[in-house]
Amino acid sequence: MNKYNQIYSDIVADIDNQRFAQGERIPSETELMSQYQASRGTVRKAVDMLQERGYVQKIHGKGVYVLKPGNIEFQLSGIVSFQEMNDRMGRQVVSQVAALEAVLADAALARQMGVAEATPLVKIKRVRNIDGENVIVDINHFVAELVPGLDAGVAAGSIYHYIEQQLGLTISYAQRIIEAQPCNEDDRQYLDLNGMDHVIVVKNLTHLYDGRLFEYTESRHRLDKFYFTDIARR
Amino acid sequence: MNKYNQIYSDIVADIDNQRFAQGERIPSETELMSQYQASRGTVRKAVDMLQERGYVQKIHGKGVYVLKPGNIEFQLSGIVSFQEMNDRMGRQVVSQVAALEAVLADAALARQMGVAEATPLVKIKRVRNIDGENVIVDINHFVAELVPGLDAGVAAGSIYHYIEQQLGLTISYAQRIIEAQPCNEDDRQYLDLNGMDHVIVVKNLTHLYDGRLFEYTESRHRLDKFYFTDIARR
DNA sequence: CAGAATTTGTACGTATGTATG
DNA sequence: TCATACATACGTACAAATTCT
Repeated sequence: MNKYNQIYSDIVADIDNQRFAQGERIPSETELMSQYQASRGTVRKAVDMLQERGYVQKIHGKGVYVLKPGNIEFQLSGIVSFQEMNDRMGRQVVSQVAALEAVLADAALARQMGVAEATPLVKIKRVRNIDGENVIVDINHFVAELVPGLDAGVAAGSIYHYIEQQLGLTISYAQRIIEAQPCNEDDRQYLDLNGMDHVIVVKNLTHLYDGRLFEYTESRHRLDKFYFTDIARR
Repeated sequence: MNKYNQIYSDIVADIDNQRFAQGERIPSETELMSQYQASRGTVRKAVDMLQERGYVQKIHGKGVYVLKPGNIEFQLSGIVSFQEMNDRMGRQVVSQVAALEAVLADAALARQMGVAEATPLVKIKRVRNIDGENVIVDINHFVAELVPGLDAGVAAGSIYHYIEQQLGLTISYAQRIIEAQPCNEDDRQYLDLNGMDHVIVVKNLTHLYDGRLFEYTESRHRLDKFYFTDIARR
């Protein structure tokens, strides 16, 4: 591992385990330099990462202060797969593959994804059951060319894990859109709506490290089960 | 202005004006160094900022590529005030101050804000009218001690502008929570709900540069007028 | 209040490693 | 194989904000 990543993850662990408590200062740059036998630039890079990800707040002339650690764990900043999120939150979750088919991008989808019409896609619908209720429908559209061997067996587990570990692709960024929509047929068919007539839709355009678009996903959440948090910086 | 900020904002302008088009490479680090007579570290800092904010994607060994510029303008990453956002989007917007009063934090509010019970607050309700319909209610709770002179006149304009320019405070980060809630009395009173029975609530805990909590805000959006986008990185 | 010490911010420079074409 | 371009890591100097003496 990198030196700055080592420093970063050590401090994250210290914060999560409350060895550095909320409101406390972490060691100064000088101290970290000698602890890790690292240069100032390397230490600063690690601390900058901590600040970007909401762990700390740097104050000129004073030091680096730990923010609330509790929030971090429930945070969705960064790209986190459904499985990773629920592992962290420890909920009773069952995913069921409702459909898996090869399709060609129609006009609307091609526009939204920024690919040519009739591009071969793998379309997967999965229903997420949390604590006994069907509350999320995920509809993935993968660019077929980029995900060979994506079958029902893989879809039943973590697709992201398959893509990164098995195929060796690097996922780098996603544009994310959150909005509300009236329920459609899929929602009524798959979700326990309890009379609610809207869902919250999270759209994800996920890209590989080299910039190629790799999937378009819609996550359709029942209103009362949707929760999103992050940290914004000015 | 800083050197790296200068480089950063020059390139942002070039991207926004399509002088660097989507998918194109921006000048390499070496070229930027000679253009700006800057060191490698300075140039890299500017480009890192571009990537953090979703303008570009760096690829090892190839170059730095411009992502879709159009999305950036409608982006809510970072802390953006209502007024700033609508200035950028060019919508017909009217804000009306529905209430402004001094209150003391009750138990629920004190817990949510992490302040002592009975802390003096300034509570402001504002209704946002977009294209002729009342679609958002903003309910701000400012820590009274930190915002002297915050009256109806100020509230009618941009409160953020007042706080940063007049009071000289630096806003640095906010924890943001997005969820859906059933409509409450405020929603029914102030919004044109058209029969919708839920709203999307954006909660903001905004902090100053020195880490002090400074306001808690609830923005209650009519479902069909809510839209949020950002870029997530893994 | 002045000055020293500490701490983060900006900027420069160099060397070497790794990925791409 | 070689050139180009980004990644990591080292080092230095001075500026600016805060705190301590």
